[in-house]
Amino acid sequence: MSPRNIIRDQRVREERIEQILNAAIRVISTKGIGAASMSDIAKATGISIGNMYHYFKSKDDIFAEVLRQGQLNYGHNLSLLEKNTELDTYQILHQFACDWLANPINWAYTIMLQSARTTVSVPHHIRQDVTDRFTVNLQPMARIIERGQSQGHVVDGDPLQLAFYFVSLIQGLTLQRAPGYEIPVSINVDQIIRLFCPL
Amino acid sequence: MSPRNIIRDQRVREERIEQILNAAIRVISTKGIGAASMSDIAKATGISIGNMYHYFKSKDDIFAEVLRQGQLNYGHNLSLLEKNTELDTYQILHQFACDWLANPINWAYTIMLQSARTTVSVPHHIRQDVTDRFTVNLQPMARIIERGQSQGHVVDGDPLQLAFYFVSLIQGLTLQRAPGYEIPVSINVDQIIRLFCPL
Amino acid sequence: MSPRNIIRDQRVREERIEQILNAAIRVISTKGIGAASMSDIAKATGISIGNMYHYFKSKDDIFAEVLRQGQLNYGHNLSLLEKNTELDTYQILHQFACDWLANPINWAYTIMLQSARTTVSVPHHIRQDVTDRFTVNLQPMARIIERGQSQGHVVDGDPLQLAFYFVSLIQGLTLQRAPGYEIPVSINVDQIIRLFCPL
Amino acid sequence: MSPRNIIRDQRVREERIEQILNAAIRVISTKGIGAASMSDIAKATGISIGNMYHYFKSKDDIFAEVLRQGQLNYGHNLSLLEKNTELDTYQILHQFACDWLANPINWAYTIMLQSARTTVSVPHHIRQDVTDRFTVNLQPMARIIERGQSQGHVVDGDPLQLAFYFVSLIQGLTLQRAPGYEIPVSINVDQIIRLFCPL
DNA sequence: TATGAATGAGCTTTCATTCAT
DNA sequence: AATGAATGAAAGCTCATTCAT
Repeated sequence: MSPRNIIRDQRVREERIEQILNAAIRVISTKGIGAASMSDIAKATGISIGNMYHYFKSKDDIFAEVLRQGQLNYGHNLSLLEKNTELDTYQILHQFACDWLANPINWAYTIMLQSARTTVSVPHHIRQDVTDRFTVNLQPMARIIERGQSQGHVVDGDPLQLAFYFVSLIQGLTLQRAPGYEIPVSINVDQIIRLFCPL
Repeated sequence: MSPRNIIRDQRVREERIEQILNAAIRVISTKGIGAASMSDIAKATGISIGNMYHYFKSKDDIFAEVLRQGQLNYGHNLSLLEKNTELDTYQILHQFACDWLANPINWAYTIMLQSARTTVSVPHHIRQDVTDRFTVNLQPMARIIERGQSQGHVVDGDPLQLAFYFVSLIQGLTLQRAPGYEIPVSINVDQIIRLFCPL
Repeated sequence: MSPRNIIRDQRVREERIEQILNAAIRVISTKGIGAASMSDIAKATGISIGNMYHYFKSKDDIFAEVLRQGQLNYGHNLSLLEKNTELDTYQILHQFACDWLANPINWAYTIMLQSARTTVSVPHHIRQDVTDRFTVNLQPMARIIERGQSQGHVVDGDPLQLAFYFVSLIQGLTLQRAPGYEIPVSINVDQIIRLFCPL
Repeated sequence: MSPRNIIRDQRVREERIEQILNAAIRVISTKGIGAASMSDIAKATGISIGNMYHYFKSKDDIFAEVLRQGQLNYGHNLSLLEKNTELDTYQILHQFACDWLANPINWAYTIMLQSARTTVSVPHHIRQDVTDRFTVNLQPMARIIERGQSQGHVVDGDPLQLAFYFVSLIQGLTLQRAPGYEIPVSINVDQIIRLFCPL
């Protein structure tokens, strides 16, 4: 087999994997993590159940990868925001919150993340990895807040703790947005950011 | 005609029901709502699976009752705090947050509540009831905040929205406290309340 | 204990047994023999499940007794008809068919009888007893038919066989009358009897 | 892309379905419709319980299909007999009765049909479909009888009603033939047909 | 690689029967 | 006699995973 074919096969394989992961998060976001079956994901991907096992060795494996990519992506986006020197801290936090709350897929990620961390039947290594990446992802937010404090835009206090509170608040609000069962209280992002960045 | 003590039987029955509900919340808090089986709850209660159905007509029934009692209890405690005129708003919010974060059972309740609202396989009426009670339970918190605003202790803004943010923040933090997988960032309740009650 | 009390107890016991048997046939006729549970029958009788076992040693025992009494009753009524010398054979058969088809309880008995005879899980002795009593109950009908033949009212042929056909026809028609699922063909009893008693 | 022979797969699948349906009617005919479990049918088919659900989505689904095929087959055979111009009405009815009573599988079908129509726990749509097909299947028999009447072979009366009586008689007799519990009265088909086609 | 049939363990639920009171 | 809690075996069904093709 020519090297070109090997490379092509590798690319096809990676595309398949991405298709599966996209299907998985889509299914999870509509059926919940507990009710999302291999059959559902296979159907959503458009391939057979058996074929799924050529790309992932188990259902847990798929979930772990969905979470990994979701968290890596989250961290990446946050780093980009951190490096954007055109925005002040208020604007960064505002955009972060708006982006997060606007995208329905984040609802699914947040639920998965909480489920994974709090469910005993999820394997230890997955839970640990998720926790570790969450902790790592707090760092850029802490740096953003620290910068804001040095500019007098953000309230005093340990930046890491404030980052933890801020992210927990956004996550808490995200979880409230269950489709079809909305809490009848609107969310005012400006007001939320003002808690951390008072005028 | 019956040689049974009806009063005693009734009491025993109520105790059993409470044993089951306690076992259920214990199991759910360790295995997650999706993986908590009747078998698990029966074993935790110390009775047979079949006998569970003398007290609850289905698994959903148990879950609904656990949630109902948890939310009613929460609302009751919050109302007590609201009526306590010896405490100012800062103190009320501080005690509320401390109480909530200190009691490990609240972790389980918070997980159940989120699971119930976001899991499609949970029956509609349960999800609706949980959502409704959550909304109702926001009211005393909104009144506490409104009182704080009138005394100049709390930041400006719609009291109901602020209550929603505050409760979501506390819930978000609660969910982070997964036993064995703690985020290595300590929580400073005073600092959290200060976001809403700045000096 | 005085003899009077023993007799009274005995009478109470027999009434209870009859209450249970009546409840049983009522439940069976509405839920079907397969779905009729001890709990259903107990509730219909107005006593507790446990108490049922003071009067019958098993569910099969109840069913067997329902069948036994139903068949004995059937045989008794048939004998009365047989002895009624005021009616000719046509009139006897007509009244028999009308009586049988008019009383909804016979529908339940017929279904039970067929279920009992054709269901493997019904104990052997019950099935045998039902079959034996059915066979015995053919005799008075055969005698009625034989008498009719000697008077020239009934078609020729072995009286027992004709009795068998006649009863099977009535039973077959009875089974068709499933409440809510009637066959839209009316039954003309005169026409049926005329098959056996041509003008 | 698939290394499977789709044509062959489809054929194998259809064979499996037929195997299951055959096993089902076999089990039902020995245990009764109420006691026939998926486990029994699976064992009789020689496959696992879980695998049954690749071919039928529920137990009811299997029963419905068994009944449907049985009734369609019955109607088809009856239509063939109706179109056979070489036989007169007596001969047609005679052959119909002989065929039906000779084939033991008809005993099973008749039991299933009656059970389905008279058992409350059987879903409504199945009961309705069975009733409807039974009614439809009365039509060819009514036409056969009507033709016989116009030739003076059959007794007077509404042909549909007579068809109903005739079929009920044959069904009633069929149900009597419980293997191992036979009523000790022989059946003379000629004599039965003579009730409807007197000399 | 791709398929979907096949399996087996697990789930929730029902129910006849027993038992302590 | 009377109660209903308790049990355990069975039911129908689901699903992650394996396997032959």
